[in-house]
Amino acid sequence: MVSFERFVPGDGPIYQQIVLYIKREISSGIIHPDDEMPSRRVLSALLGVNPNTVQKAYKLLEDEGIIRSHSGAKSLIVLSEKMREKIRNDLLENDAKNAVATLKQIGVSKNEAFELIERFWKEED
Amino acid sequence: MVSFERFVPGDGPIYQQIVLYIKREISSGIIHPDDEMPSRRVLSALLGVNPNTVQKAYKLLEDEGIIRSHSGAKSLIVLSEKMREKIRNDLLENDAKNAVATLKQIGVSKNEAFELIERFWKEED
DNA sequence: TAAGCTGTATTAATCGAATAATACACTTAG
DNA sequence: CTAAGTGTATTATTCGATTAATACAGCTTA
Repeated sequence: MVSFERFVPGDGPIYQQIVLYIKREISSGIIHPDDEMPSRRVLSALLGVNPNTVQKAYKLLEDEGIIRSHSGAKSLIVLSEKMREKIRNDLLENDAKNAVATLKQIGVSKNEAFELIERFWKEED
Repeated sequence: MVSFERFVPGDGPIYQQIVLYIKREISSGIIHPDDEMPSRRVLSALLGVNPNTVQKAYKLLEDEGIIRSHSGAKSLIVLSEKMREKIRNDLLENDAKNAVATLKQIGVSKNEAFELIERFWKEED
């Protein structure tokens, strides 16, 4: 069962955050093919949002071929290794590029950036 | 005159993006005390948004003591070195912590994070 | 001085995100 | 089998962000 323990509400529409969360968990290998998604109703209760908002996220995931839904049954993760690699590369491209651009605009040098990473990389690898 | 050349539209409300942009340019020392802000109307035309949206951003900046407005005259940046340092530290805390958390969730190791920074830090220091 | 720009304010309308309340057909487990 | 849970769909409403259209008084400069 796909867990939302690591989900932290951030900026932007909730349905997009859900999609991003799933992609990141897939990228890190925590979510695997054939894993069960929580039902729309259960997840909406867990996150404290409306079922329609969750449905919107699941619809997007299905359109991208990341989950498969059968009316009446739970939705499942369907994922080839190729798709997983593509998702990971896309996320790295977006997020890393974004982080670098932001740090540079703040006026951080490359060395200072390395120090910041060190400083905030507290926990395990 | 404060320039918006480096402004790139991103996520979230536009008025918040404007506030963040100004703070980052202040942090990097590109914007100085007594610099003139573009007028609400000029900036709204430049960004292609409504004057009210810009006004909302300027109001927030004024509430934070970052700019000062006099009816009829251009708004000016007012900033002590202490405020600048605080703004910089706040931005670093938020953005660097954020970037690290995101990279970790994607399943990036610390070493891989360093490689990514190297790779995307193309331009000058 | 006079025109043009400036900050400020007000009111109405639009638009997307999110909520709310149902309904129905399908599946799965007891 | 049957009840409970599930995916899906529909309609109405709320809310914040944004647009739109003005208006007015203060500064600034030619």
